[in-house]
This record gives sequence, C-alpha cells and structure tokens, in this order.
Amino acid sequence: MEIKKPKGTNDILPEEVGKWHYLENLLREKSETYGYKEIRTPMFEHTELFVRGVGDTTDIVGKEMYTFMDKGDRSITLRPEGTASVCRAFLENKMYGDGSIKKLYYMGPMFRYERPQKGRYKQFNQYGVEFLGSKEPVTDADVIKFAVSLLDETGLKDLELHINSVGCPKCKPVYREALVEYFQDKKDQLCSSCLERLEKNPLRILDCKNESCKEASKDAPVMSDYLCEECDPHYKEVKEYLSASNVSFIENPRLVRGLDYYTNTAFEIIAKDFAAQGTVCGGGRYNGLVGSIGDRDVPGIGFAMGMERILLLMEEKNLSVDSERTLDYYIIGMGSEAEKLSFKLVNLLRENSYYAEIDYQSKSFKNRIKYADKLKAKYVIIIGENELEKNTVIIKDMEAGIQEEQDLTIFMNNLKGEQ
RNA sequence: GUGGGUGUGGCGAAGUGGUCAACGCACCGGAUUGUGACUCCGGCAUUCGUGGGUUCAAGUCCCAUCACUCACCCCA
Repeated sequence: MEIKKPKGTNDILPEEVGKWHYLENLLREKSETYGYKEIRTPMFEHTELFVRGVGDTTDIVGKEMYTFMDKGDRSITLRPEGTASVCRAFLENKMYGDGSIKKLYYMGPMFRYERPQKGRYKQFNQYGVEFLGSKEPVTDADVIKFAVSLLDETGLKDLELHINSVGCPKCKPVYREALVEYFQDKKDQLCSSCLERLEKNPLRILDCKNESCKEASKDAPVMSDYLCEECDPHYKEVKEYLSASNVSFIENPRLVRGLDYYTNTAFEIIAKDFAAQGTVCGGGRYNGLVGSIGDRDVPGIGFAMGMERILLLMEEKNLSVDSERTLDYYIIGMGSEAEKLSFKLVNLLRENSYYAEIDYQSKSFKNRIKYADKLKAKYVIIIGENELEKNTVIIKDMEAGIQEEQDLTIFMNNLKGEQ
C-alpha cells in the first residue's frame, strides 16, 4: 500500500513554489515598511495556552485542535492560530519592558482538525500581525489599513472590508441579554444549531446562513445600539480614521468573529465571488487576551490572512507570478573522458554564478540536445571526441541556432577572469 | 460530525452489458548512426481505486470498502 499524505495537507511542488516566494517576499517587505518586526514562535504550545487564550467555547478549541500527550505527560497542541502564541511570547520575553508599543508579524503553518475543502486545510499557512500596547482608535485604523494595503498589493480586486464593534466585557453582556430576550419568542424559527447558540453564543445566530434564522434575526437588536460610553466613541473614531485615509468599508452589525478574545473592533476582508471560504483576512481588537494568559494586561489588535486563500484567489484572477531561473549552460559530453571534463566545467560555471547543468543519464546525443532544448538552455556546450582531441569546446547559441568552436583553455580562463 | 459528486496509462479524457479498452499531451525508438522547432513512421493500460456478487458475458449493473473532492457546521 502506497503511503499518501494525510488528508488536508499539501505538497507544494517546485512548479508552484515560485508563487509562494512571491507572496512571502511581498508580505515581508510590506511588513518592514509598515514597521512590523518578524517573530517566530513554536509550532506547538501547551494546550492550556489556547484553551485560555482562544476560549473553550470556540469551535477551534472545542473540536479542531491537534492535541496530544507528549512523553512527559504534558498536553501539547499544534498551534491552531497565531495570536495566542505571539501574546505568550510577548509576555514571556518581557517585550513590554521598554514601555512602548510592539508591532509584530508572523508567517507559517497552523493546524486545525476539520474536514478539508476548497480553501480550507488541516495544515495551512497564515500571515498575521499583532499590534500590542495601544488601545487608541488610530491603532485599529492603522492595522486595518495595513491589511487592506497588503491585499491591494497582490492585485486582488473585488474585496470587501467589513467592520463591526463587538463591545467590551461591560457592554457585550448587556447586548447578549437583549439578544437572548429577543429570540425567546422566535425559538421555533431557529435551526437546531442556532438553538444551541442561543445558550452558548447567541451573537453567532446573527451570521447563520439558514433562511429561517435570517428571517428571525431580521429585526434583532444591533450591537452598535448597546455600545458603552467607552466603546461607542472608540468605534466612531475608528470609522473616522478609516474614512480619512479613504478606506472604504461596510458596516456589518452581524459580523461576529468566532474567537472569544475579541473586543471592540472586529473586521474581515471578504472576496465576494470566492467559493465558500471567502474570508481572506480576519482580525480585531483583543484587549483582554494578554491579561487572560499572563499577569499583565496589555491591549492589542491584529489580523491573520490565509495564504492559501490569497494564492487561490490570485490564481483565479490570473495574478500568479512565477519566476523560474533560466538555464544558462547545458553541457553535453560524449564519452567518459568528455563527461569528466563536463563535470569539471559545470562546476566552474556554477562557481561563477551561472546556472549550468550536465547530462545525468548518458543517453544519445540527440536525446541530450533535445533535453537541453526542453530545459530552455541559452547555450549548449558540446564536447565530443573531436573537441577532446583539439582541446576545444563547441558553444551553441540555442536561440540563434548558431555554434562556434572555442579553445577550452581560453574559455576556462575567461570564466575565471570574470570572478 | 453530516450530506453530495467522482475514481479508466505519468497527465487530460472517451467508453452506460457483447471483438484486441478510443483519442490528445507527455515519454521512448527510428527517418537524420554529433545537433534542438516542424513533419512522418513505430512503441507505450493482459486492464478500468480495492474486494465481493449478478450474468453465458461487467470499465459498464448491485453491494461493500478505500481514496479524492465539494458543501454544511466553523473558520484563514
């Protein structure tokens, strides 16, 4: 039985690694210009971190974590997202030490145990940023604007920015109560999972796609009417900042992010016409998160982007960029002596930064030159018995179709001379 | 966890009960025994995911199983 890759994982093959490099470079470069420094945290953490950070009522913690006991009987979890780890590292390394704000970014694989489908995998890659240490509205706008700029840079169009405020521990419960109250006499219209949500997380009823639930929640109270004296002006200011920098957004009172830690601003960037997984970027403010995993409360806001989803979208819009290095020299040596010389030559070329190849399969001459053509080599160097005797090589310009004989020593000296 | 779709050579893809399982790409060999496009000629699946069953006869029908895929839940 042939061994296959685990479901929901992907091999990134040489033909497609180019676009990954492109995206990674773009993200790194933009991060630097916006003042974010890279942070790399472990791919696994103590399970407790995610339980406390992400929240045990969330689906991520409830049913999607790759959790196992290690040999020391510790419960370990493959990271399902990046924010909790970054906050942990922030605290553990006392990065608050200089009293200033920290702008961090990360990139790498995340793991969630769920049924894979288009744009969703068990191992997937996220790029994300965390802006720690400020609760000023300008921070929210700054982070959101950055996310929008990044996606602009990829060339993707038809993206929508949705924003909402989910309030704080002071006003969120009041709103929650109001919602539960509202749905009391509409229970018969709700689907079975929404009935559960009514108990566990009534806010999520709002973005249920079931028609009947949509209908039932049509006149439901909205969070914005319940924002407290702190959250209300905060939300307004964030919107003002966004407008001031010409960021167009859609206020979506039904936007409820799935993770427990969000407070105030929540946002998503959605690809309208993308299959089921249209959310390319999701994020928001999490003023209580750092406090919940450490002994120090630090406000923060951040977002995460699904790199596979971005790449998938770019492909659909024919925006993918592959840059493959072209072969400079392909060396054909006929006969074992010529092959030894070819091996010496190819290394000399490589040492001089040329992309050069020799034939590894000892096939016929015709076969080799055909192969050189297939590899799109710019030049082919031919060494046969005649050349060996005369101490020369034939350099063939594949595009022009012309070739010339050159003295081997001169050719080699020229190469060395270029160093 | 729930539901739908698919499974034929390296890849794409015909074939819906009855001769040797089309075709295209790729690959290999030859025409051109040291020269790459193109063209021409030839080669390339004892076998149709796997196991069982129905039948005189199965890639084609039935059952089971596995794999892949899409969607729901939820999310990036």
